[in-house]
Amino acid sequence: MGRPRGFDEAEVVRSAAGLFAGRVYDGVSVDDLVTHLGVHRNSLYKTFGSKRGLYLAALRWYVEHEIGVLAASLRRVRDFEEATRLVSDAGAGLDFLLLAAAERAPVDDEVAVEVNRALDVIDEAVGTFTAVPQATAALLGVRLRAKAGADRAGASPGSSPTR
Amino acid sequence: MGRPRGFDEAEVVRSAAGLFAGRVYDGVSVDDLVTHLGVHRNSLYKTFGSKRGLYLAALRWYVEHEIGVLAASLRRVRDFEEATRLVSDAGAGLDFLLLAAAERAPVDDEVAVEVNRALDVIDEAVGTFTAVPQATAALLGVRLRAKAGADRAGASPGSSPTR
DNA sequence: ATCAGTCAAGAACGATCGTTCCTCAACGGT
DNA sequence: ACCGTTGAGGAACGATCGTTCTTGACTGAT
Repeated sequence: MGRPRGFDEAEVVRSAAGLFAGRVYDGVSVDDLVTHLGVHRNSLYKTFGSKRGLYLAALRWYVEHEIGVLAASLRRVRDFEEATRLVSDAGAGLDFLLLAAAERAPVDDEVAVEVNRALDVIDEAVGTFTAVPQATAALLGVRLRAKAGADRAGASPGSSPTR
Repeated sequence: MGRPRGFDEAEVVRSAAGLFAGRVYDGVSVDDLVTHLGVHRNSLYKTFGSKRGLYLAALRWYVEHEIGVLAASLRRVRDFEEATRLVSDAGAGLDFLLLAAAERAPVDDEVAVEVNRALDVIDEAVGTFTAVPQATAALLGVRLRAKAGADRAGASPGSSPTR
């Protein structure tokens, strides 16, 4: 009954994770989501309730499906140098989501819960040299984000925004 | 000539750095600045030109005055464990500014410049075990921000914001 | 004492945000 | 073939954002 939806919900969540990983939460507008995800405004609110709902869905999907993979790799790592290289090589785009989520955690309890879940998984994975993996993940954020201003190709040509 | 200003510009910049370290750039409204800094809207725009002008002033002050101190301490550090403890003990509030700035760097060239300046200073300071200090700094951001949701005492009682 | 120049206080503006509403087209079950 | 339900499309709303403007009080140099 009714017209079938023209998008795959799981794929939308995954794409949303990519978008939210690239900018801060407030930096992604609903118009951005509608444009880049191919889902219409109405369907977005019907399916996820709100922008925050979609964000939480994306974050939870990320923590559930990606952090585990990262943790498994980290389990086989021996020193800091190697851990750094590992996280660096892993999907450079998506792993920013943890950093971006951490930035939002202070003002959103449910986000804080997910971030802590991710940190717990990573902690459990690396055991002995505790602080390293979060550090590497976060380090990559700072490093790569810092030089992203130059790279960002066709996205936004000019910078130094007025806003 | 004219009424003397009722605030100390340097102190305002320093306080602003503290505010911008606590939340993302977009998370700090001009009303917040006016309220917490004791500077009136008009004076703020007269002195700093814009919200972004004040932010850049605060970020530059931070990079110029605080990163050097941090780098000097890191110069005397021997291993990762010690570096982590060091950055952890250092002014827990202000050091978030680098992480927050990194988050903004992709969309603001001048911010990216300052972040890279800071990273260069830190790189130069630690020399041999390169990646460590940025990692520790960033690590603290993720860790502490994640649990900040619980701590944040009188600020915002409820969370899970509608916005 | 006067006056130019700044600060203080707050109203007001346009833009943009997240969200809702309305209308029409597209499909599945009977 | 028809009807009920859902998605697509887009206009519209209230709130909030950064910024500007208006008005009046205060101060230091002439």
